[in-house]
Amino acid sequence: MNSYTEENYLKAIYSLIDKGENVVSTNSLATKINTKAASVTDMLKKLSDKKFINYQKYQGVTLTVLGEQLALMVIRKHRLWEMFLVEKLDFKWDEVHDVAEQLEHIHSDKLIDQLDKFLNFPKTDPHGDPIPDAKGKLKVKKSIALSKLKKNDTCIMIGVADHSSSFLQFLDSSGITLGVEIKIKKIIEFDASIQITLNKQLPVFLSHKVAKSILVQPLL
Amino acid sequence: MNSYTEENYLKAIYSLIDKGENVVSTNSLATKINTKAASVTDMLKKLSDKKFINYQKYQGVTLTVLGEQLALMVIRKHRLWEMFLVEKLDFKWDEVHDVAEQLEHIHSDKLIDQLDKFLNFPKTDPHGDPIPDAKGKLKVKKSIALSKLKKNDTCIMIGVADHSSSFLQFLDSSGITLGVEIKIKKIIEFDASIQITLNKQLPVFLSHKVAKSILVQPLL
DNA sequence: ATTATATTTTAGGCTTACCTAAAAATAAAT
DNA sequence: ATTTATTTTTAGGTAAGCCTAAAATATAAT
Repeated sequence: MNSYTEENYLKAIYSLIDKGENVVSTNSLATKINTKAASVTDMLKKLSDKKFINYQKYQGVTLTVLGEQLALMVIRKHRLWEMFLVEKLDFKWDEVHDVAEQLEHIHSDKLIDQLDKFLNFPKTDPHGDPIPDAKGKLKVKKSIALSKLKKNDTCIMIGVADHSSSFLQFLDSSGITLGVEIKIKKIIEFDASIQITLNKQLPVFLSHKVAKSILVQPLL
Repeated sequence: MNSYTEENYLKAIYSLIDKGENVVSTNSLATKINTKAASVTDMLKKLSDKKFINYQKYQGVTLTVLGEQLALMVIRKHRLWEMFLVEKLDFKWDEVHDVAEQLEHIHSDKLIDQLDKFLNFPKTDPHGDPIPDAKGKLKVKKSIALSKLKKNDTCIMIGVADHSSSFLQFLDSSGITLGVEIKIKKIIEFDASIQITLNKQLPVFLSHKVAKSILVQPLL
């Protein structure tokens, strides 16, 4: 059995690779996990012994097939629990993270498969992130940042690139939720801020910083 | 915050006191928790420092009000999760224990209160054991062992004194579930085994050992 | 190419929760 | 009342996962 801590390292490595690093450095892991580089090195040796990562001194790490599979199972659990919290226990999307961080480490195949079924096999979590299936297969919907669109483009909001509660709360208060149709009405060249409408109605102004963290699927 | 391990010690002490010990000995705790007496002594010092237990060397322990409160919260979580597993995820009553042992240590007040609400504030868990409320108040239904009844007595099955899967599975296969009406048809003096009917119909034979572990509420 | 800077690893320590073996205290038996 | 047996505690050690400080390696800058 793998410890709570090992699972968190695997998940962190997965996430850093997912965010674009082709090899994960000791330091970026240390930052991500909130520990010191020396502690990371200790753990990397252990994970390497267990064949969860490819690791050579000073060269950074990648996940082995086995390690990736484990990471995906933790992510599956995390996202299913988030879905449970929002759908069944009335949590808001900015409140689920900390609890899901704990729940993702509960060990029981039956538990997670039944939970999946109970939730009706959701494809994504409350933030629009895809949920790996029982075999660890993950269907990534392709999306682009809202900030990349041109004037008069329309799109559907399908996810976020920033999961902080403050950002999520801001989106809530602006009426920007998964599934709304967004149309770009105006782009201010000066600061790249934009003016949009939600569902062909409500006009909203967004800074470039915000627009970069809203993921959408263009229409047509 | 209290560790997983501390919570398990408190729960174990509570349970041993509940089962009749007015003071819990180091050895009985060691047996219960599956560790060695020396390890227990270590932990007792820590729990005592934290004011969770009353402890004097060689004199055994009891819970302080604070310690009992914490124990009750863990028990509340355990039993609510068991209820969730059975009611929502189709677990059987003999399958829930191990998973609930993990889930009971998730820290989140909102989580547990919402879960309670989601389950409609259940009074008992799937084995008939009472669930402490949000304040830690516990309503104990008084019950007696089926083995104490006389011929022709009738009663309602409301709990078990043995939580092992093998016993629970046996009850299942015999049709003995929470809420069935049991009538004592015959008591065999020789070995104290009994013959009963379930819901005025199905006749069943039970050994004394089994009858001792079935908790009931006499009718009239 | 060498020096300076940044990153990573090693070395040695700490805490939690466990262990065994030996000592101390309590309880039981004569 | 002593001796014997049992229980409990102390003493000293281990593994996991963290730490700081120093050494080794890699990267960047002249």
